[in-house]
Amino acid sequence: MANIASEEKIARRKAEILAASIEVFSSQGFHKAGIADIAKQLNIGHGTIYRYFKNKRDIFNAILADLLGQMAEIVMQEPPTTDSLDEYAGQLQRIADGLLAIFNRDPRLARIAFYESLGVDPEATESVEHLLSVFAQFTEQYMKNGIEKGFLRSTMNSRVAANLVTAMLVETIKKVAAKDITDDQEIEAWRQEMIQFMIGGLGR
Amino acid sequence: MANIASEEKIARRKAEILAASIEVFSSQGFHKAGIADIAKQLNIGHGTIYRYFKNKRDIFNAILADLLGQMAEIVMQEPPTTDSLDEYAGQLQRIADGLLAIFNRDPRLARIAFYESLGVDPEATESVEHLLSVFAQFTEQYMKNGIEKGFLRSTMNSRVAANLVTAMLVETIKKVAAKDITDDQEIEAWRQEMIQFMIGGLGR
Amino acid sequence: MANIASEEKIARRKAEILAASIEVFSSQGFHKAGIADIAKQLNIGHGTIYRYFKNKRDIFNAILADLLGQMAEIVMQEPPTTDSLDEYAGQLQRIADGLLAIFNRDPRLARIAFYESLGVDPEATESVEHLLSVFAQFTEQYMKNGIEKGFLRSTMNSRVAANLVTAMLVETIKKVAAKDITDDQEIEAWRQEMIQFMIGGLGR
Amino acid sequence: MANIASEEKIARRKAEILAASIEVFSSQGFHKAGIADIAKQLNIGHGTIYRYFKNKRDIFNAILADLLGQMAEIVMQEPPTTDSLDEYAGQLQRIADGLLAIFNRDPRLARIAFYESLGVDPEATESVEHLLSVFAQFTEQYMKNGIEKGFLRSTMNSRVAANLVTAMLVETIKKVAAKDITDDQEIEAWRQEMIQFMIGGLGR
DNA sequence: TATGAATGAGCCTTCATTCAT
DNA sequence: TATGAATGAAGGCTCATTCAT
Repeated sequence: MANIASEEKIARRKAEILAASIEVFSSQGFHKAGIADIAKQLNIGHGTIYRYFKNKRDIFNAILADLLGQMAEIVMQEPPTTDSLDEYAGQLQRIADGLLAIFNRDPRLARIAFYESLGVDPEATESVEHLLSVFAQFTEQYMKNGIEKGFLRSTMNSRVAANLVTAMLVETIKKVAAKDITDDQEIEAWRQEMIQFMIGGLGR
Repeated sequence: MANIASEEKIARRKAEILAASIEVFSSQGFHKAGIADIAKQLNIGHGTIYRYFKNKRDIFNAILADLLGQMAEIVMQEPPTTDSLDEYAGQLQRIADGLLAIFNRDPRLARIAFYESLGVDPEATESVEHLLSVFAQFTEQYMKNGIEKGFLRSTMNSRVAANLVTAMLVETIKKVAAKDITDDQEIEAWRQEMIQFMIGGLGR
Repeated sequence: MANIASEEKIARRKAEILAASIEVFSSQGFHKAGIADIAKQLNIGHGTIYRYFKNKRDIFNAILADLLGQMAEIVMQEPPTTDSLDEYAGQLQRIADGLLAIFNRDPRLARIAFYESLGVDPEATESVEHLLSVFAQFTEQYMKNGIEKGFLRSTMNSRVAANLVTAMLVETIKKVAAKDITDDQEIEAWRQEMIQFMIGGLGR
Repeated sequence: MANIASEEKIARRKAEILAASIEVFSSQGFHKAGIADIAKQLNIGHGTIYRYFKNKRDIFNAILADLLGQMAEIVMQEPPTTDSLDEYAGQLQRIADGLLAIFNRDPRLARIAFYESLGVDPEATESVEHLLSVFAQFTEQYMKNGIEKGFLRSTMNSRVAANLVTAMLVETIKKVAAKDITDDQEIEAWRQEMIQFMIGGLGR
């Protein structure tokens, strides 16, 4: 019982540190950010942080892993077995909405996942790339399903297309999370155009 | 006269340092790379580097500026005044080919522009983002021209679409520059699918 | 009454902590050893240790004091009033046996007294040196007694000789406590040679 | 040529750092001593020290290695082939004098070799123990030679005796290097008694 | 112009010790 | 009495940058 309470407390502390770290890492960048900055934000001694995380990198990894986990969950929810272009568009919409919601809730995470993670460490970069590649593999299944059922272009190179779709989605996330888009109408414009573009391209 | 010769010499030295820096930054990453590593590669004293560049960041900026300049030139060559979808597709193709050629010649530049630059410094990130935004603005002109002349989808949000096209292009560059694609056939697949996707989307 | 019981309990706890500390200090060395390591070995909170000892050094001092006390007792038992070389040799033998018994029982104590104590602190070094000097002073009394009674060499500088005897004894203890001598026969060889050497030197 | 000058300069700097380190390590102890303390003594930046030594331990090791090398040289000079007790005594005397000279020149080295080295690191301890064991092995050869030639006691366990002689020598060094003996007469007393004791023991 | 020795800001990390519970 | 969460002094080490030669 005491153990459960303690574990909860530890989890809460860890979460606090992660929250402060998200702020510090996203605003200062991983390298410029100091453990002391994180501690100062929480009004705790900097030694305390080392009771919860092995080192600075460990904190960053935890943030990243948590975020990537959330993103993965969104994608995994959608089975790659739609039966029409409309259905597929709806599915794309749901995935986009799910991911956008994460970064809309906390735009600083986009900075961490798509910018900072690239300067920390080959391993961190790899984590992100890996998730995107998994996402692309999922998407490829959607494509293959669509081609088979006849509602997607048969000339498509599904693997390449899947990567392009992923890139568009990431771009949308980055733009939505950027400070220059706080307008809901603007977000809506991105959402819609992305889907339309994916489905029908630029042509008339 | 002596001045010209001297200036040439300086320019050559600068170029040598930049070349070595591309190697070092792309293989070790900006933060892990040391000025000494660059100097060692050139067999010069590391103090010498500071006679040609103000500091480490300055070297990185120079690499980036040069690269971004090359990229800009490719884009600027194409006037946003095509008259048909085919013509536009051809233009897209040429731009893509031009950019791909740069990174095909030296794939390490992709690492620097699209990975390292994001972890160095807000300013470096900004440089890249700025070029891409300029690129997107150009692209937007193409779109507007196409919509006006009736060969592009009129429901399009040209600004958003331009950004998405940019993202796809960058993704293609990253993939082509990645070591996992050395196959020319594979490159061709990316080039073609990107254009097809842009023009006609995924739908049948 | 409760007080007595309590005191006993305290003493027992202290003893437990000392026992664990002997293990930790002798195996890891004073500086590398952490208070937490000692606590872990006892399955108690590391804060608890500070209820019984003022600090890390205090623990070490207690171990040392206890050990040095035991050693002193052995020596004190022998009156410096033997009447012949044989008697004196026997006395030396008893002292050596007494001391060797202590370290044979727990060889880790040799590590603590003759190795670790020297790297901890000037004060700790001083404690050991002090005991050895007391021991030497005792020995000097034996010598003077022997010279007076005519069974020890009259040319002897008794103070210096006493120190040399002490050094030989300590060396024997160190070797016996070292892991490389587990053989009883080997221990016997040291004991005998030390006494023979002391009495008659190396000469024929 | 420039290289030679440079190497010399480097060697001088290294020597300066070692000299300062001997002072700092012997007075404060290895663990309490800080790199900054050494740098302060030399009025140089502490970063400079790292241009000449890999780390703090490396400095200590260099001091120790140098000292142990000097000691080894003294011993190696004496061939284990004396022909009489007197000759052997003379040889012992020379070795003792040689070693004592080292520590008389700089008594702080005794602190480092016989005290500090034991608290730094198992490896450092090992270095010293190793030299002493080599010394003892040499001594054993002297003993065996003496026994064979009949001028040393045939009942002797030469290995054990060699270790005891080593211990006496080290004890003499420690005492001579200790501050309490600055008196030359006192040093002489130790030298003589050690030899007499070794040769003839305590007995009359 | 080239060099590389010197510098010291800066930062991560450890761990003995304290103290509220 | 026992605990272990919190603390922060302390220090080793790196490396971009400077500058005397």
